Amino acid sequence: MARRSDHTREEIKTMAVAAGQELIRDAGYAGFSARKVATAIGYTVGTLYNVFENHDDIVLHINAMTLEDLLSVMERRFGISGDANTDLDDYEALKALAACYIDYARENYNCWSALFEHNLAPDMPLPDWYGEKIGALFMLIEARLKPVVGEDEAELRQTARVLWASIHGICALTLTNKLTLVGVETAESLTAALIENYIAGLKTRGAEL
Amino acid sequence: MARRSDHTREEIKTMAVAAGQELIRDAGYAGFSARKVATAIGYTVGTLYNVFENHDDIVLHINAMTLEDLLSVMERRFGISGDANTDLDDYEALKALAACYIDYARENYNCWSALFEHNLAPDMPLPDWYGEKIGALFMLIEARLKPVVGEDEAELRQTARVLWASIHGICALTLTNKLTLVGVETAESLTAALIENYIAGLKTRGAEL
DNA sequence: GGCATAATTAAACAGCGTTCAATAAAATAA
DNA sequence: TTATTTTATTGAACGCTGTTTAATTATGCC
Repeated sequence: MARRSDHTREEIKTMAVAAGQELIRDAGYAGFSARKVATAIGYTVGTLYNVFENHDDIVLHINAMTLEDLLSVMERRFGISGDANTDLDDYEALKALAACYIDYARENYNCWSALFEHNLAPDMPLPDWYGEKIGALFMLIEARLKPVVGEDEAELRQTARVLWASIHGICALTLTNKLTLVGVETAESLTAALIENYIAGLKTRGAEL
Repeated sequence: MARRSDHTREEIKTMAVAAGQELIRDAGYAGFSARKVATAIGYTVGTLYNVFENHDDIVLHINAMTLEDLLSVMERRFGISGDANTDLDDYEALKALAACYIDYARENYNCWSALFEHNLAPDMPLPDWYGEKIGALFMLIEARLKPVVGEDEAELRQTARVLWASIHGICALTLTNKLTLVGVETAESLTAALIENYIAGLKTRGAEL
């Protein structure tokens, strides 16, 4: 058996999350189990329950890692020093942002899908450290929206959330075949239409005030 | 035991779906199991597998029933003879439509949530009869969008899908606490903002062409 | 009545999340 | 160094899951 000091609690956590993410990547959220994770890292399931609270806790940490990965991919392209900062107008930048998300969801379908297939009981709020990972993603959008919306904090917040949730909705329903698309419709073309009209509306209504 | 001719196959199917929906309503998708359904209708799990293909098949039929219920609720308010047809302008009608969906999701959280917690394997397409239930929902939106978009079939299709998916995205992320909302932000206020800007954009851009 | 057909069941299988007593190893005290 | 306390790890158990299958039971037909 694994000896007591082979790994610290933190090391086991890290190993488990990495193995769990690989498992989900290969077999989907449905193919994931604590026992498989334990076997993959050379421990038994009891050790996992010594280190994690329960099944939800494990999945939450795996999903958080996926969120971090998504964030790092998007930051590379759209962060402060990203290469999409200079030459794109507002529309194109936001469309590229949406396309980047859709791309990630497609390329990492199982991990991305686990983000939403797993839900805590309705009365159990998401832990704060998890919410912060989500918040970090919104900052990217808000930065991109500032030229359009202006500096108003509350409006920026709201606009980013509306836009992002909408993009996600299109992505989610498209990839799970729940939009009954036909012909040339794709997640990208739909988000492009969303952004064009939504931003046009923002500018028009902003000008009216 | 239940005798052979107590119920036809079709009756058992109906009973199972009803019992399954009740189960999901009370205990959530995670609390659902074929054995519990079988017990609830006075049969054993083997009989269920005689009548349904597998677990996915059962859930799909339960979810289809939820879609039908959602459709009937929305048709009562927004269908051809619904009472929201006369006195509302385009914006208000669409906002009410979104609010109706959000309401349904909140009031029937477990059933609504099961619609998206359950996913077939990525290579298994949704059966046609299921897609048709979704399509019926879109017709409602398209009818509401016609005054704004015009008669162009393709544009109507696309606009309805963009708008609906966006509303769903806002609803889904809000109800699962993944939007990190603060203060006065609600699913309703966000969808209202979406619709106002999106429709304003549609009108502006429509006028420009 | 007897026979074929099909519905229903009980039991089995491997796997699941979760718990817990027993054990082994490390840390500490003597 | 040895004895004792602490704790990491295990294996086995519990009741549950989806799914399959052989045996049983009820029906329709001749």
